[in-house]
Amino acid sequence: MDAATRLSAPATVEEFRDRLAVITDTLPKRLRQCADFIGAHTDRIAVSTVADLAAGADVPPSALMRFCQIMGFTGFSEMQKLFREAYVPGWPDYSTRLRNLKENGAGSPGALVAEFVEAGRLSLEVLAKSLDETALDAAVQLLAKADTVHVVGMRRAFPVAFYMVYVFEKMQVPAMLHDAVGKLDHRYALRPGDAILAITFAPYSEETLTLAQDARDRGLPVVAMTDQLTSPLARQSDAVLTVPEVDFGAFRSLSATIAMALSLAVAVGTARG
Amino acid sequence: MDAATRLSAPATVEEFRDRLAVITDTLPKRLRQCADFIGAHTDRIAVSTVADLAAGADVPPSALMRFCQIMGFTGFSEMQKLFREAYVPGWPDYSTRLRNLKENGAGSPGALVAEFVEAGRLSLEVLAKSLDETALDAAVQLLAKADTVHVVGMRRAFPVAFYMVYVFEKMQVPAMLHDAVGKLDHRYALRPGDAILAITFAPYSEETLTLAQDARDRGLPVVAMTDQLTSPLARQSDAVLTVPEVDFGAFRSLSATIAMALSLAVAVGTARG
DNA sequence: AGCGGAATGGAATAAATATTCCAAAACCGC
DNA sequence: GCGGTTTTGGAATATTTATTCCATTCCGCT
Repeated sequence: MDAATRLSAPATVEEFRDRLAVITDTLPKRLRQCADFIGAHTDRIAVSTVADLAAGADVPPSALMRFCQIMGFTGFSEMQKLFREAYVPGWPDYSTRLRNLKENGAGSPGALVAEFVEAGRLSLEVLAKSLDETALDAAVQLLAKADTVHVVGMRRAFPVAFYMVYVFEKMQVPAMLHDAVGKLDHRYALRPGDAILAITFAPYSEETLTLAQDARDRGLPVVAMTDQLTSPLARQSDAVLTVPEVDFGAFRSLSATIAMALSLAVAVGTARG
Repeated sequence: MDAATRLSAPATVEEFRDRLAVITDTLPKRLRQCADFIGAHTDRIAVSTVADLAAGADVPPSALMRFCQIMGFTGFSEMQKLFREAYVPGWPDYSTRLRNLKENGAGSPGALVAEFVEAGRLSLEVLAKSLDETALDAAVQLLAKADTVHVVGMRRAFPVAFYMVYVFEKMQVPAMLHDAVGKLDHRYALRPGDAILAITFAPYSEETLTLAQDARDRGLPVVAMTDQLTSPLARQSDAVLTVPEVDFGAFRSLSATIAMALSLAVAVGTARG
């Protein structure tokens, strides 16, 4: 391989594909095999070893090494890095960044906006990538056939809960917001045929968990919107929607959460006709 | 760990999660950290090294090793194998994924998510470009030197108003939410030295405009968060923050609005020390 | 057929990563 | 506070994995 070919490593998966398409024709036999196999199994690069891929392409490992270099990388590891990072971008040192932000006041308000914008964009992107459509469909089903939808969310989750009820209202879906005004729980408002949508993130709020448990005990379907599949809420729910939000203490951007919530509400509203 | 615990390694990701949920509560500190981090980043296991994950969970590598064994695996490699095999081929990049989601047909929940994600990202992008830093600085100034910050927002703006008060609370800024519960307006709660933050979008809600007007009449500073410089609210305010929100259908994603709100709240909280 | 340059395979080496082990620290029940 | 037990961190080791190098093979050209 000449110097010109080696100069630039693809910086994105897109670029990688382009480059691959361009050079494939010019390669000799073994390297062509590499190119073909890699092209057909791009997704496996992130989780495989040189030996695995070489075996798959039916070439010796050294051939695959050469292939990586021809693609512009210094070696296999560098190529793999591209795919591992593309998988979910930018997760490292986000918490660090935001700790600084919190401590130093992050300079100007304008800089703050930039940070929050970035956090929001990232959250949305990850949501799009990691959305579990099956769970979402299930959630829509459950809520669409309920008589009344009960929505509960406290503290950080409250804006989301409220907004969902607002949208339900607009779409003429019978919905009740459990807001604990005056410390009343409205547990007896849960009637047979109803369903409950519970929203909570770590640290999980007691009231929300209790209400969800209560509903479950009575055999009502529970849909959870939470941060992890292992959250205490998830265990007692019939459908679990996880929302990946870039999170720093009290400051969650809520972008992804609201996108998910709106979609759910609109889908339910539509399904009810 | 006793032999019983070690006997069975989870054979599927499902089993893994169940096991994780069950044992999490029984673990000591460091191992708990592992469990939490792993729970929140299960998707990273397939593409990370022991060192990476350990760093993420903020524990030494050996702790993570122990965690793997407690989960029933012989070591990290075996655990990773599970996730590498379960690795869903092809998480295409963001734009491809969006396209896929939409292909499920307009109106499908997945397609809705795609739309709202796009609307949100677009809004954030526009916000970043069009931010009026002068107005933002002015707003921060006004609110930072107020005794109590009164926040008002109804309907769609209410989630934002609530969230701001929540953050103010966290940052120990005296703030009052005007939520009109029981149709009470708390206009007499506005005291000399206070400031008001009013949030409203077209169609502008009467109560919000009235309260802002009221505050202005008494000479209190009014900060507005609204959709256009020409909104009725803008005319009676001392600082106007416009938020460009891209709507999808009748519903706004609120991404940009919340980014702006958070920034404002944090900036004010910081400025107050 | 014979020459020269490119391509190849495999063995040797380097680097990284996982795993174990043990002394020190923290914790717990008394 | 004290002895026993559990938990922890880190250094030492084992293992896997990437990378290089070079002798050999292949291929096109005259």
